[in-house]
Order: sequence, then C-alpha cells, then structure tokens
Amino acid sequence: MLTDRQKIVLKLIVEEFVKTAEPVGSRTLSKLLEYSSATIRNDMADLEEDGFLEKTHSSSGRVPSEKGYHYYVEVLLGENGDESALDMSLIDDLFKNQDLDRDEAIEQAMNLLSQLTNYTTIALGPSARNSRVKKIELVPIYEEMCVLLVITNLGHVESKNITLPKGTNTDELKRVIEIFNEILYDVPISQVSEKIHYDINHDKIKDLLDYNQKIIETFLDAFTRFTQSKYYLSGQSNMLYQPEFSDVERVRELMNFFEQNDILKLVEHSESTGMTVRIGRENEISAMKNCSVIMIPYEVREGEKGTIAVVGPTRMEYQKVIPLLKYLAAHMSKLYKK
Amino acid sequence: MLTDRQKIVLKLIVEEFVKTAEPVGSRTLSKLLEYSSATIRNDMADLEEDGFLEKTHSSSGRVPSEKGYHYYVEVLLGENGDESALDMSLIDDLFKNQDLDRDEAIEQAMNLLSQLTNYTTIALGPSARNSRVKKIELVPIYEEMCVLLVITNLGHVESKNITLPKGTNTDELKRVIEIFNEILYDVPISQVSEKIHYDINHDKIKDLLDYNQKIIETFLDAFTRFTQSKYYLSGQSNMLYQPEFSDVERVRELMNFFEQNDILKLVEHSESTGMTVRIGRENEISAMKNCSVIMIPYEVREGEKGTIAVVGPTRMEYQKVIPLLKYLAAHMSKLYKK
DNA sequence: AAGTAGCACTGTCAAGAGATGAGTGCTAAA
DNA sequence: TTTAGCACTCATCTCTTGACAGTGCTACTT
Repeated sequence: MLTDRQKIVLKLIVEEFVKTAEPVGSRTLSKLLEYSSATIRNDMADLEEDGFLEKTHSSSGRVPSEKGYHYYVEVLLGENGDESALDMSLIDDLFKNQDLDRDEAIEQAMNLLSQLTNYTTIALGPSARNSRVKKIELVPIYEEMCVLLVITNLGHVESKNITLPKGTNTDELKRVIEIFNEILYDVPISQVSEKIHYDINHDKIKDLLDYNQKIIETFLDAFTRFTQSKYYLSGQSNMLYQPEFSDVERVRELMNFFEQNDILKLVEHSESTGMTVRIGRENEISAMKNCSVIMIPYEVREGEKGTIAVVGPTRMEYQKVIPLLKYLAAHMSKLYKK
Repeated sequence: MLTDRQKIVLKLIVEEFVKTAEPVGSRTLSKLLEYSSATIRNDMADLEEDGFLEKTHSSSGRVPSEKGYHYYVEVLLGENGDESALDMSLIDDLFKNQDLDRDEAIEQAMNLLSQLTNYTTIALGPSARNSRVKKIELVPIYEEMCVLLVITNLGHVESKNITLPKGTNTDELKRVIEIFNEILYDVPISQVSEKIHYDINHDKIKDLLDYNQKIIETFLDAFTRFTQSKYYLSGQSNMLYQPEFSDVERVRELMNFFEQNDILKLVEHSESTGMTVRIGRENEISAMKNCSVIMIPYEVREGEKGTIAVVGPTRMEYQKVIPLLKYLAAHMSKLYKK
C-alpha cells in the first residue's frame, strides 16, 4: 500500500512529466510540496521499488512506469472529470447540426477531438452489420452499365457499379430487383447473405438464380462493403510534435502503422462496455509500444457499436482526454437514438 | 551550349545523385568515363557556372540544381520511356476488372502507383462538374428522416441525410422530386444551381419554392458535393524513407501539408494537356520546396478531367516515374471511354 | 588546344577530453 | 520521521584533433 504522501508524489510526477517530458527530480517536487527534497527522494525510492517509477539512468530524475500510469489513471484520477466547460461546448455545437449523416458526423467529431486533444484520433465506424435493408435499387446508366444502390434504415448508402452481360433483358431485371426488395426488406445486413442462400435453396428465387449468377455475386459484394469495418483517422501529424517522436525512425514506424489497415487490430478488441486504457506495451502492436490508446465504445442503435479512440504518447494528458472522450462517446450514442 | 561531354557529365551526376543522395565527386565520375578526374572537374566547374550544378560547401562534390534537373528531364531524358515490362503488366491487370466504379479504380491505381514508385501519389478525382444528372431520389427512412440520392451518368452517387420539418406532406414531396427529375435530367452538375434559380424565376417551380425553402438548400448542398474536388493520397509514409526527410522538422512540415487540404493547391493549376514537372521551389507551397511534383491529366469523358501526380524529393527517379505515370494516365483515360 | 598529374587548400565528420550540472543515495543529526 | 549535507554518477555540451573526400589551380604532356 502506498502512503498518502507517496500517492501525491506519484501524482505530481506523472503530471509534471506529462507537462515537460523531462524526468522529474526531487528538488522540483520539494518546491511543490511542503517537504524537503530528501524526504521526497525516500518516497521516490520506495515508489521505484514497487514499480511505479523508473529512472532513465542511474542519476536521473524519475519517470512514471506503465504501472505508474495505470495507477494514476485508475486510482489517482478517479471519476473526477476535469470538464472545462469550453471544450464541451464545441462538441455540443457539432451535434446540433441535424442533417449530418452518420459518416459525416463521425468524421467531424474525430476532427474536433484531435484538435482538442492534439493527439491522433480513430473512429471505428459502427459496423453496419445490424442495420437493416431499407431499399435496393438498380439504376441504368449507359448501355450495360448500372448502379446498384442499397440504402439502410440509418440513412447509409452503398453503391456499386455493375456491367451487365450484353443483351440482358431489362424487364426481367426489374423483376429481380423487386424480388430482392421483397426478400430483403428489413433484414439486418449481417443476415443478408444467409437469407439469400436460404431462399435460393427453398425455391423462392430459383428462377432468379438460373437467370444470372453474376448479379447475385455483385449483390453480395455490395453488402460485404457494409460489413467491412471502416475507420476514420484524424490528426496523425499531431503526434510528430510530441518530443517522443523527434526520432525519425519512430516516426516512420508510426506513420507506416497509420497507413496500414492494422489500425483495426489496435482497436477492435475492445468489446467491453466501458472505457479501456492501454498503456505502452499493452498494445500488442510493436509500433504502439511508446503510445497509449484510450478507447470507448459508442452505440448507434441496439447492438450497433463502434469505437472511438485517442492515440497519444504514453505520456498523455489522461486527465484531459478521458473526460473529453467519455463526453463525446455519450453524445455520439445519443445522436441516433432519439 | 553544352558540349557533348558536359551533357554526359550532367546526366551521370543527376543519376548518381538520385541513386546515392550524396554529392557526386569528380573521382566517382572518372571511373565511369574515360577521362581523368581533373578533366571532369573542369566540366563540372563550367556546368556550375551555367547554373546546372551546385555545391553543398566549397569542397564538396556537386549536386544538380533545379535548373539541372529540368535540363535532365526535358533534354537529356527525351522521349525514351524506360518501360520495363514488369511494372506495366501490373497496371494492365488492375484495369481488367470491369466492375470497379470510378472512385475505386482511382484509389487502387494510386495505391499501385505509390508502391511501384515508392513515392507519394495524389489523384485529383475528375471534378464531376461535367457529369450529368441521371436520377434524383428521396428515400424515406424513419419518421422525418430521408436520404436524398443523386446519381450521375458516370455511375457516381452522392447521398445526403435530410430531416424534414414535422408534418411534411409525403405526396407533395414526391411531386417535388418528380419536378426536380424533370428539370434536372441530363443537366451537367456545374449548371444545376443556375438551372434551379432560373426555373424558380420563370415560374416553373414557383409553388415548389413557396413550399419549402429548406429542401432546395439541401438539394443545392448535395450537388455542391459533386463539385468539391476530391482527392486520393497514397504512400505518404514512403517519403519518410527518403534521406532528405531524416530531419523531423521537415517531416512535420510535409505531413502537415498532406493532412491539410492544401494539396489541391499543389495540383489544381495544371490545366495544360500534357505532363507538368514542377521541381523544388517551382511549387509555390513552402512545404514542397524540396520536392518535385510530376502531374498529368486524365480525361474520363469530354471535358471531365482529373489529374494524377507523383510527389517525391527533387532527387526523384524521373526516369522511372515519368513513363509509368504517362502509361497509367493513358489507361485511366481509356477506362471509361469505350 | 585539350587533357592530365600533382599539390595546397577547404569543409565535414567522428572520436575523445574536459567541464558542467542536475540528480541521486546514504549517513548523521534534529 | 524528517532534514541537511556530502560524495558520487551520468548525460550533455564544447572544444580539439585528425582523417578524409573533395576542390581549384598550376605546370606539364601530347
């Protein structure tokens, strides 16, 4: 167990280090506290022994360890959101605009969040797996070229170009689309493929299958797009201003990571309901070993969850980011629930 | 005028410097040529005097100047495309897939191009200004929520969520959409706004205007999206592996630039038909002062031009990039012309 | 006249040597 | 339990030095 003073010392070290990015010495703390540097040195030695602090070299000041950050986030910060009213009002403003569709809203929210935090933000769009088919259309464009449209109950639209085999009968095609609309209306995207195959086997659309295998494939392809996880990334270059990324090698690693689709791996495992904080090497991805990721799910409708996350250096302003992220997630959840 | 040997010396210096990123000394060249280092030094001194070469410091080897690169690209390279068959086959493969819509095709082409070149690639999507309205639809989703769809003759779709004022009459709304379809069918996107205003003033849709101002605004907004230049960026992090970006300050500048929408400024002025090569400070953007941009237009249909570009350090493999870019642009142009 | 050999000169870079200073641990005293 | 004081440890900065890669110039050769 830590003494009260040790907790204070740890808290101040984290906050001081977050501010300055320099190892914190006992003299610095003795100015902030009513104790001499020697006293604080003793506490620091104890904290180091317990694994909350580390030294960069034998005669340097102390730096929080990953364990130290965790203790800070989970015990020392507690529930107290440092909700400076200013930030929140910007979020409120954003969501007043009713006419944003889901994707726009998410994108703008992420831009705002990365501006407010000066870190990189990621949103894993709610996989549309649980949204439902509202309407399917095939719009002829030019000769054999058509656009297939699928619209969901959440106002999301996917379109796909199709080139029909020459000499396709237009009326027949219309009938096919009608059938699809009948079959698939209000079916969750996740079950579309299943449903189509079921109906094929139960004769409902047997003639359709005979008619054209290619169209069915294209159909399934359009639905697959809904289920693909889309993500939004904002403020990548914010990270470059963090002193931990003054080394080009690290920058490369980081930027490469952002450019790959591995981002999904970073965020996707957060299935829990609440906020998850992953500090340093807890992120299994090596490019993230000096970073912390704070993520929190939001829910557009029953079961339709997405995740928003902030990526920063382990030396992150947890104090500021956590309440901000919670507030934003709550509002995004509300957005489509009314 | 340059002597033949001076041309050879300049060519070799450019190519050597492109390969190694180190200033090229006379001894290096004397190994590649049948002349002593002293002879070459004299040629180098002349070339420097004429502004084709520069020194990094008084006793360093030579580095091509911007003028030197230009001479290399325009005179020394000539028309000879160094078309190594391997690369081109990958491009051919890409375009065999018929069912890519315009955006997908562009995106994939850019990814491929950045892989092949190891530089950053930009595509300015063909501004849809000249594509024509094919169909407009309003799909009701949930209570007052609707999705407005606009489909063009090139298979491009824009969608926008609309929340209708409460108690909107559905039948009347359908009629509005019908009118819009009548008025706007086959109208180029660029003229939609004009056309609507014209028709309002000439009574054709007077009742419509009275009916709901908000819907018209939303309409115009959806069309504005088409005219917004969209761009695709690929291989940003490739630049980080160039030795000229071993300095974090430059990396910041570059990445910041890529993250802003200033990219449009970089590319949009290329109205000429052919290829444009901008070297170093010819790019008016300060973040690009150490970069070269090679851009080339492609044309989807009459007047519907986009631009693809490769951004690399001034020390770029012009020899390889130029034929690759030409080939790709030609194929993208063909794609929608059949 | 064109090309070459040789030499003095110039700037970069890496390694090593102090000097400086911020910070520690430990001990003894309050 | 806290504090003052002291010896010690590294990191970092600056300065010097020598090696090295390259140049410009001059005098010589063909």
